[in-house]
Amino acid sequence: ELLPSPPGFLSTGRGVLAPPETYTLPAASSSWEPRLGSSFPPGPAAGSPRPQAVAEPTGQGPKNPCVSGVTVQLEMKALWEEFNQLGTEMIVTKAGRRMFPNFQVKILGMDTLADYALLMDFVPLDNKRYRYAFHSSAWLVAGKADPAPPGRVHFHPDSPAKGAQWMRQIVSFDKLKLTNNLLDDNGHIILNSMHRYQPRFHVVFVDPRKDSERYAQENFKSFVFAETQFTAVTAYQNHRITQLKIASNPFAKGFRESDLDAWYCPLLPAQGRPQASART
Amino acid sequence: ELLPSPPGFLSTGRGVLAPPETYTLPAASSSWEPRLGSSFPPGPAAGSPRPQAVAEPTGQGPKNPCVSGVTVQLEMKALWEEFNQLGTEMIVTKAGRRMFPNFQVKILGMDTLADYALLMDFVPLDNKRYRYAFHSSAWLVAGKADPAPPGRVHFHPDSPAKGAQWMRQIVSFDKLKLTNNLLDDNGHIILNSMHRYQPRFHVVFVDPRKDSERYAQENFKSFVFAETQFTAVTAYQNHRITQLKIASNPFAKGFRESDLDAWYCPLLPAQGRPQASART
DNA sequence: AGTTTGTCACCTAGGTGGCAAAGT
DNA sequence: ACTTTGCCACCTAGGTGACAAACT
Repeated sequence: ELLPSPPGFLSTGRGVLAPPETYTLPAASSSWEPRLGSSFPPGPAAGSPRPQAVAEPTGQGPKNPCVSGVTVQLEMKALWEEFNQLGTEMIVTKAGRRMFPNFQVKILGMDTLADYALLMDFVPLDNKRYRYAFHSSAWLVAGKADPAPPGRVHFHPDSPAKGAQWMRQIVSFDKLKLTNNLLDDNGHIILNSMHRYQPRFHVVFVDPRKDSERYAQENFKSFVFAETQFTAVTAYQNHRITQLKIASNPFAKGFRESDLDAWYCPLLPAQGRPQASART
Repeated sequence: ELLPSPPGFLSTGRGVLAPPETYTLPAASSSWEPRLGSSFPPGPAAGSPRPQAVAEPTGQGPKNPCVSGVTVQLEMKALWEEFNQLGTEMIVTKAGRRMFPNFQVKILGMDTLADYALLMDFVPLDNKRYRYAFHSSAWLVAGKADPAPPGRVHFHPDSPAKGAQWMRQIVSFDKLKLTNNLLDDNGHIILNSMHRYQPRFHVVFVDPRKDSERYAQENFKSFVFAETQFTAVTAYQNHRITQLKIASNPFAKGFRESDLDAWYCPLLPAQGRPQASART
């Protein structure tokens, strides 16, 4: 039960950490386990079920009081949803690429004085490989998934820290980078291009007890935001995604044509979205 | 004995921390306690005693084994000495200014598995206020020191961390900023302009014992590098200092005139330094 | 007269998508 | 045919000293 699943090494802004004996994780990524009723390719927006306002913890056994009351709120939720309706794509590069939108959360209900580690991992949303049909502007299934790259986990660089510290302000995973390099030694998250993924967020109570391994399962709580799922790509496929990135990411401002779209407008009428395509 | 001296609050890259009960410091800055036989204004370079290669811990009582063996090595020592021979000046601004050279150290002899906090503070080198005589290119005593600003301490943002983590690579205090704003609420170090200061570096073992306050004095070790002392200024006084900053600080590259001084040359013949001036 | 402040041009450092070229 | 790579111009973000103006 003691994190056999996230093998390889651990990714953090502070450098690579040895697998921490005190941290424990839910089983991760190696096997295919769809977490949510993900409707993909993204259907007509109006028809899709709306994601919940606050993440649902993936329910499990009894939890330590230090984590049982923890609640997590996704920041930039409207932006995430805008992307998700179009079918979010995230660039992966050899050197590692940040996510946009950034994964940011507001945390509530921690024990102020207890130590926590915060981390993320990515699970495949299905067992398929995709390709994008430009003529129909739709994603198509292109076969079974490629072999899964080494599973990794990204610790927030400030881990471990007191609950008070984590709750003081929004927690941002802006040091997290995605790569398609199977041999990456920068501790980045390795993903298969043209595959679908679901980011997961884990709150781990750092148990001071000597036999803390025993309580591994009780000491963490995981959160999944369906609206953050995405397709990993080496180049954007859906032109609408490109345009929304340019419109909303400050670093892409150089590609904006005018001041008219100088800032992301969350309630822009999103007409003419690609229709659901046939899965072969 | 439990850090009464560094009052106010604590400065760290992670934000402002409540005074940590578990950390303990040597008495700091409020009272005037010259630490070293500092020869200032800087006399003829050849005549000055050379600073030691490795910092001398400020000797004290018995130490916890976790800190007793810790050794610290100053990085960019040659550059620090070059500045020190001219009489180092550090800019202070309302918004806060980084130090250049940066205070960076290599650490040896920590317990790999123990937790440590790393921090810095600044003690007045004397009880005087200075002014710079441009005609003679010399510093002169201009009276007694102004009232000491609130003493502060800068925790390295990665604190606390395991010994292994600290020793893995050079530790850099590049988030530390100096200000002259007595009302600063960014947690920066507050200094009096036209006064002389000695940076100090402290290694604090985070004692897991419940009654760790009892062992406060045993759990830290302090290091002082005489070559890092400086005068706080709001604008550079000695034109040679300005030129050396421009020549050696990458961020000031815009002020270099040619490629000839494109990089700092540590063994440049330092002729024509300002002579020792009369203290009134 | 001496010291401080604010603004500026000019850097470093690094995050964007575009695009042509190279892989496969 | 489809996907990946490398390089680029163009941004954000922020660290420099110069300098004129303001302060005291």
